[in-house]
Amino acid sequence: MAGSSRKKSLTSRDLQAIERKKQLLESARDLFAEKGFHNTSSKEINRSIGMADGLLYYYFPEGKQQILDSIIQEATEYKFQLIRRLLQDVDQQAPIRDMLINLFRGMWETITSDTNRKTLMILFHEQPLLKKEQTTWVVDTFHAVIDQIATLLEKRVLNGELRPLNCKLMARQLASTFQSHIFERVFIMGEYELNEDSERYIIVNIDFLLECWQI
Amino acid sequence: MAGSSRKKSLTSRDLQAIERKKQLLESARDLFAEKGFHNTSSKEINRSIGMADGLLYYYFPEGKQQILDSIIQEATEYKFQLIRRLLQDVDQQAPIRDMLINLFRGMWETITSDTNRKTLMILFHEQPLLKKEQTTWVVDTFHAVIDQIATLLEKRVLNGELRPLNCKLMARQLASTFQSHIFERVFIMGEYELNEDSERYIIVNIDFLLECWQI
DNA sequence: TTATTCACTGACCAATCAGTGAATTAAAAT
DNA sequence: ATTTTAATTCACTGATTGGTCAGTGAATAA
Repeated sequence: MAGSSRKKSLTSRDLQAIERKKQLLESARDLFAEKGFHNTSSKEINRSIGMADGLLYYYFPEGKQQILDSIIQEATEYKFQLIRRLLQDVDQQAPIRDMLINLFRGMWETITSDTNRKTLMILFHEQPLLKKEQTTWVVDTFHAVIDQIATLLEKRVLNGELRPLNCKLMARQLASTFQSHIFERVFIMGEYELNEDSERYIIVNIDFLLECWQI
Repeated sequence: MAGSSRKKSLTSRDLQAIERKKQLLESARDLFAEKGFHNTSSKEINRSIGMADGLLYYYFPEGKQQILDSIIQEATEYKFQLIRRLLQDVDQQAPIRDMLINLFRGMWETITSDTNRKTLMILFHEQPLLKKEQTTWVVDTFHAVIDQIATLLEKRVLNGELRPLNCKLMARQLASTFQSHIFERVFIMGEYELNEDSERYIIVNIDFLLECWQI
């Protein structure tokens, strides 16, 4: 499609086309997340970016389903980058309590960020329309995060800050606590802001876990 | 509705009508859970129980949405009964490890039982179509279970079997561990059987938590 | 026996939707 | 300047949907 390979190319039209495709995907994600896949007509997606009825089928010949697949596809491609960014923000020198609180603040913000939250919403709600590979990467990513947390905790065990318990299981406890809460808040109750309740929940539970693990 | 009040009544026609309505609800639940609400036409529901096109509107004049609401309604009515049954099966005399393992086996079986699992599937997937009251009871029920577990644990603290930690938070850890796992397994991966993996997961995590809490 | 009720039928309707394709416009290549 | 190519439009189609309704015949009541 785009860049005709030869020379540098990328004419103004190429750029416009890339932009259009991006617009379509973004607008479709908004609409799917808000109203659901089946409640969003293909014409509605076109009109939401001020384009005529048929345009969607020019960029996505297989129609709405292809757009849905593309939205998921895009998310899977960024999953590792997502973990990396999340964990490079962790200050490993900080006291363990602060480190964990900040880690989970970062996770909350990552998950509830506009794009990610909407994609996850779509993924949950339209699961019956998706293939297994399109959903399981979420679980895989979550487990990758757990592994990363485990390595962070290992250092604290060697430090003497934590009892010599199984770090993988500690990490899983932390992550489950968080996952369970965000699942309730965001995906059942529909509250996206990191409000005082959630802030308190995270702190209370981290303190409790540390009470169990320290000495 | 049925029973025309006077005398005992309940003719064979009444019984048939009750049975039909039940069939419709059950079949709709199967179809909604499998293919999603919008992907199931009202005619398909009728045909799935071998009835003609118009029947659904005889029993549910407001159509598909009314069926969806009825399915959720039915589930909310049974929620307390569900907790009660779950917790009366707990053997409070057993060693704490066995008690917890059996408690979670029971929870798994309750949640993954055909009817409950399908209802929860529908509830997750069709959340955008539901009112807030129709979804939040799940969270409330879950928190009620946590409270019940907390009282079980309190006895074990008084026993001296567990360290004098915050029982509510202990219960929440247990429940989150379980919730997180069942959410991944059942609602993302689509595995309903309590297989060896899950059995091991539960045991490993209970042992780990007890290791943190005992002495 | 007769009248009435009621679960059930299936053809039908209006509306909507995904998807098409010929026509148009504008940019790019020649 | 002319041709070629890509992007965009919009009127249209065929299929499907949710929903209606006049009618049927067996079960029930009189």
